[in-house]
Order: sequence, then structure tokens, then C-alpha cells
Amino acid sequence: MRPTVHDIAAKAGVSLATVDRVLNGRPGVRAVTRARVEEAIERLGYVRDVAAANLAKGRVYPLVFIIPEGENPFMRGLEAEARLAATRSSLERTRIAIVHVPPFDADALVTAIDAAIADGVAGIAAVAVDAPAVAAAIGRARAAGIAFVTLVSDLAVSVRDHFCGVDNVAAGRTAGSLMARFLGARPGPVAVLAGSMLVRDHRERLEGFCAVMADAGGARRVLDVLEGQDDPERARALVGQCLAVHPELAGIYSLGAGNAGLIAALEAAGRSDVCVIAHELTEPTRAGLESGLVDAVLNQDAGHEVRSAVRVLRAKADGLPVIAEQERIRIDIFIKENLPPPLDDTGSARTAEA
Amino acid sequence: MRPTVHDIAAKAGVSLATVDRVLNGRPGVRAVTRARVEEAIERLGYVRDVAAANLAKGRVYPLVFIIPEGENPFMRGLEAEARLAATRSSLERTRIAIVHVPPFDADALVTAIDAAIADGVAGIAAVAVDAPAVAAAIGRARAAGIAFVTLVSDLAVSVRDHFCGVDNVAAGRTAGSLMARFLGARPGPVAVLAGSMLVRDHRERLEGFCAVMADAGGARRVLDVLEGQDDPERARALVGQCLAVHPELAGIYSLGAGNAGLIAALEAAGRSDVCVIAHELTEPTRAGLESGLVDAVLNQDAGHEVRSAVRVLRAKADGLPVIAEQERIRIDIFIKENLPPPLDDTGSARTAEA
DNA sequence: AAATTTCTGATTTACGTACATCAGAAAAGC
DNA sequence: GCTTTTCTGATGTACGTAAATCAGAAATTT
Repeated sequence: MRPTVHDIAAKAGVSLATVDRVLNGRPGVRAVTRARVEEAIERLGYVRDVAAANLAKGRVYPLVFIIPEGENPFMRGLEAEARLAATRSSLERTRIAIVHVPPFDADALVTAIDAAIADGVAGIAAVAVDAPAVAAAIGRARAAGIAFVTLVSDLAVSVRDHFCGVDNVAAGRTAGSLMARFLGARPGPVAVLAGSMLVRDHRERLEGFCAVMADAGGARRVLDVLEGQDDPERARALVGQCLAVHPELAGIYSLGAGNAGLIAALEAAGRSDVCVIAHELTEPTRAGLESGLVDAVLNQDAGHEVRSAVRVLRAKADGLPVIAEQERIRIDIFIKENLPPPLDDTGSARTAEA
Repeated sequence: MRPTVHDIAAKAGVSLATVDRVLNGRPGVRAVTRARVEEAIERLGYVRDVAAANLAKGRVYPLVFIIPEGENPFMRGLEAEARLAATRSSLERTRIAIVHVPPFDADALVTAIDAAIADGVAGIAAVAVDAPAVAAAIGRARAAGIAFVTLVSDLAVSVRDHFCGVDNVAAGRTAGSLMARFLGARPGPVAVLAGSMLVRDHRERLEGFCAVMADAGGARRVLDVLEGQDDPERARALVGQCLAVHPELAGIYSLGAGNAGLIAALEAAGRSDVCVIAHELTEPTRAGLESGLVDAVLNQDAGHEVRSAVRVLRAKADGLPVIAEQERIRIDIFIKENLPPPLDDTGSARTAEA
């Protein structure tokens, strides 16, 4: 059986109250006594039973997730995962609220952050827009003792406590490498469809992709970025126009959302020969993989990101360290053949895990 | 605040003891009363506080993981994850023991299973060898009320409670598809290096791979399977010989272990042009990806598998249902560009996760 | 109607920790 | 040596559930 506080008290020859004072850093213990207790803790290999501790203190952690609204399917999936976490959260003495803001809107994000600060939450997770006003708002939150993590898209390292998302430069490089291999010797330029250069994740993916493309045998030409604002209709128009202007187009890298429009444009032009690599496994990209219009999808697991964000925010709120290694989010590659079966409405759960 | 058993008792107008009887399926409650209590539970949306429940019952679940010994790096990684789970397990009132058996040895596996039954464990997870004697032993375990899950390699569905591993036919198809795309129009046959046809995972991967190869444009020729027994030395010899006999070889699919030998043979022959797809992200395959000798690695996350196995075994031991959807293990694809940074000795944790 | 069985209520203890209170001991200051 | 301060022990309650006991009520059998 695991040692308990009673065992420590017995071993150190002190009372339960003293052990409690040492364990919880309360005052009123002489240095020598404290040392004796700490030695007993060490020797017995005591680990606090978190379940019992949480039960006893009955503390709750109010957290807020700030997520862009609109029809971006990845964001909707992220929200679904956050809601799932919210239902589970009462079991973990965490209360999760979800707040919507317009996408790519720094002012709205600032307002939402300030509202959360006023609410006195313990932690905030937000899909960040890269703007000075946002950094300032996050500074206010952290000054108020509120933990802050960026979700999916990052900011400068010094601004937030942690980033829950993938290495987007590496994601861009991966896309570039796959594109180069899939195209092989086939000539022709490649196009890039992005959402907005206002968010860091899109900029980073572009950077990684272009780096590999410049390297790849023969330095393949990358056309000017198409900014679709993650809107399917604009994406459809932009891609349609691009296909018309560049009939020799060999590939398209879609690093943002609005993929339903991209696929519609490809279908309309009858260009199933174009090599397409997109991001995030959502309904449109899944359908694209299945129909063969999309060749590969790079994905970040929204569930992992949400769960990691909750863990990190709680740890920060408790002043505990975060093991960066175990919070790293991987870049998943999907092709038609390793497509996981679609989830039913109940979605997935835990951790767990994983 | 969440409703508690006390709230249910008040709402239903019964005592705590009666609520307890209903909640835990104990006898001694009239049908009408039981219905009243269940309605109160429903209306209040009561969910049992698992932490408090576990604290109160103090039950421990002794589990056994039966893992092949030898130098197979994937199996060693699996064991490391199991050990990690074991250290964490005391926090979750689970005690995990690890038992070694020689690889591909049905008799040894049977002996280990029977020993675990004699020990009176609550659940067993094993990397299964596909043999009738093994199925019989598992039958004995389950007859004794012991939960049994297969790990990595499966058996017939009816034999075990659950399978913690990937869809290996899909993995083979994925490998085939990547191979076909990477090779493009390049002619030449492909070789397959397997461990043993005695384990189902290897057979299934081969089946999926061959199916895609037969389909792929021009029906690429697949040479006879090389059985390396997951031994690097044998793999090296077999691959070396194969390269000598077939200088026009275009690709190699390594669906088992012993990849250190495969890479050594490729290096010796100076054949970095051969397209190589291997399984499991371990030291040799990671090095191969980095050096460019290996083109892609399909991976199953050993940590996810172990954590899933623990969850499933505990659920089965408690007679709870398993949500298959959320226990599905994905097939990860790694190329040089999305390679996760190597873990330090402390490894990853949770779940968590994940 | 009495005896028996089956159900239900009330109460208590326990799990491991947190936290508060109060009394007594040891150390420090005068 | 006496007071004051600082430390320590003893004790109790709480968290939400599990599980046991015993007494009393209701239903069933005789």
C-alpha cells in the first residue's frame, strides 16, 4: 500500500498537523522539524493522493476557451472537443466556458479577454490573432494571475504561458516534402491557398512550405499566396481563377480553411490531376481524400489540443511545472488508406491518453 | 454544484442506504422504490464522483502485461510505456506487472497466461501468437472471470475481450499506397521483409499491401516474403541477398522488426535509391528517416496502446462497457519532416491522453 | 392473526487529504 | 524567573462515496 500522511507522521515522530503544515507550505514549523518530516516523505516515497486532496479542498477551476465563430469546420471541431471537455470537466473540478469571437478580429479578441479577466477565471485558452493589442490584453490577464495559453495559433513566446498546437513551420515543411515526392518529375508551379497572413500559424506554414519548395529538385515555382479568409466562397473564386490563369498548375497547398470551396473549384474545373495537400481532417477534406481530389491531409488533433490546454491551465493555476515534452502535439498525416472511420455524434473522449 | 447521493435521497424521499443499493445494484429494494430513485438520479443528472468512489472502496486492480523479450525495439518501447503506466498506476488504484516471454513462442505464452490466472489477476494484456493453444489458455482466463485484451497483434474476435492495436490490413494498404506514389512510374519489383507469418499483424499487413500493389497502375510485382524473425542479423542477410539477386529492386516494405539489419544491408549495398517503408518509429527507423535511407515509417503509438489496454481491462473488470470508438488506435505516418523530437529518458506520460 | 420474510431507514465507519481550532510545550526576550 | 512569542500536538470536521450493522416497517406466508 502507498504511504499516507499518517505514515509520515509516525515515521517522523510528529503529529498529523505538522505533516500537513510541511506538505502545504504553511508556516509554524521549525526548520529542524521540517527537515525531519521532509526526510520521512522522501524515504517513504510519499506521493499526495490527488483524488483525495481535490475531494477535500473542493476547489474548482473556472476556465475559458475563446474560439472563432463562423463555419470553419476545424474550429467547430475544436469547439466540440471543448464542449466534450466541459461535460467531463466537472469530474475534474474544472468548469469550462466557451466564448465566441469573429475570426481574424483582434479587437473582439481583446474584448473577450478583458471580459474573462473581469469574470475572475483561473485560466484562458484562445486562438490568438497576432496583434499588439492582443499581446497587451494577455499581459493584463497574466498580471491578474490568470494563466494564458494560445491554442492552434501562437504568439511571441514571452507573451503567453504555453502554446497548445503543432510546430507549424514543420507542418509546412512536411507538406512541401510530400508535395515534392507526389509530383516527382512533373513540371508546373504550385499554388498556396491561405486564410489570412494575420495569424501566425498560416505564416509559419507558408514559410516551411516555401523553404522546402525552394530546395526541392529544380526549385519549383510557388505562385503568389491566395488569401481566402478561411471562407469557402472566396476560396472557390480564388482557386477557380487561379486554375484558369495557370492551366499548367501542378499542385495546391491549402494551409488554412475554406477547403469546401477549394474542392468545389477543382471539381468545376475537372482538375483531379492537381496534387492537393490540405490541413485539418474535417468533412470537406475527408470527402476530398475519399474521392481522390485531395492527396494528403495534415492534421492536428483538436481533442489532444483541448485536453492539453486544460492540463496546462490547471497546472499553471496551481503553480505547478508543465512537462513540455508530454504536451507536444503531433502533426498527423492522413491519406486515403489510413483515414480513421468518421466519429459518430458522441465523439471521442479522454485521456487520456492519450 | 453537482448533485450528490444525499440530494438523490432527499429528492426521492428515501434514505442514503437505499440510494446506495440502487446505485450499486445491491439487492433489497422494491421495484417501485428503485424506479423512484432512478428517476431522481435521472432528473438531477447525477454522475458518480469516481474519485470519491475509488477512495471509498480502495479497490486495486492487479493487471499483467505479457510482452515478448529480445531486442525488438518496438517491444522494448512498449515495455517502457507499460513500466511508465505501472509507476502511474498506483495513483489509479491499479497494479501493473510485466512478464516476459520469448517471441513467436506459443507454448511460453500459454505458460505465462496460466501463471497469471493462478496469481488471481484482474486482467491480462498480451502480444498474442496466433495458435490454438493460446486461444484455449485465454478461454481459461476468461472462464475464471479475468479480462483479456490482445496487444499489437490480434486473434480471432471471439477469443478475447478487446484488441488494443491498429487495423493492420489498413496499415498494409497505407504502406502500399505510399509506395506506389513514391515510386511513380519507376519500374522494378518490390520486396517484403516480415518477421513471422505466425503472428496475425504481420499476415494482415502483408495482405493489405499486396492488395494495393495488385491494384496499382501496372500491377507491380511483389517478390516472395522474406521472413527475418524480427532479428536484425537475419534481416540483414536476407535483404543483402535479395539486393544481390534483384539489382532492379525498386522498393522494400518492412512490415516487422529487425530494421537495423535492413538498413545495414542497404548501406552496405549503397542502395539509397530503393524506396523503403517500414513500421514503428524506433531508433533504427528514426535514424533511417533522418539519413534518407527510409522514406516513410508507419507507427502505432505504444503509449496509447498501453493506456487503452489499462482502461479497457479496468472497465471489463468492473463489468463496464467499452466505447470502442474512443479506444481506436490510429496509424501514424512519419516522414523526415514531421518526425517528432526524440524523447528523453523520462518519456511521455498520460494521457492522457493523450 | 401470528410468524416470517423481505424491504427500508438511520446511523456509523472508512478512504486520504485539507483546514481550522485550541491547548500545551518550547524557545526567545526582558 | 516571568512573560511573550513561536512552534507543535491533539482533535475535529469536511469532501462524496462505499459498505456494514441493526432496528423497524411493510409485505408475504402460514
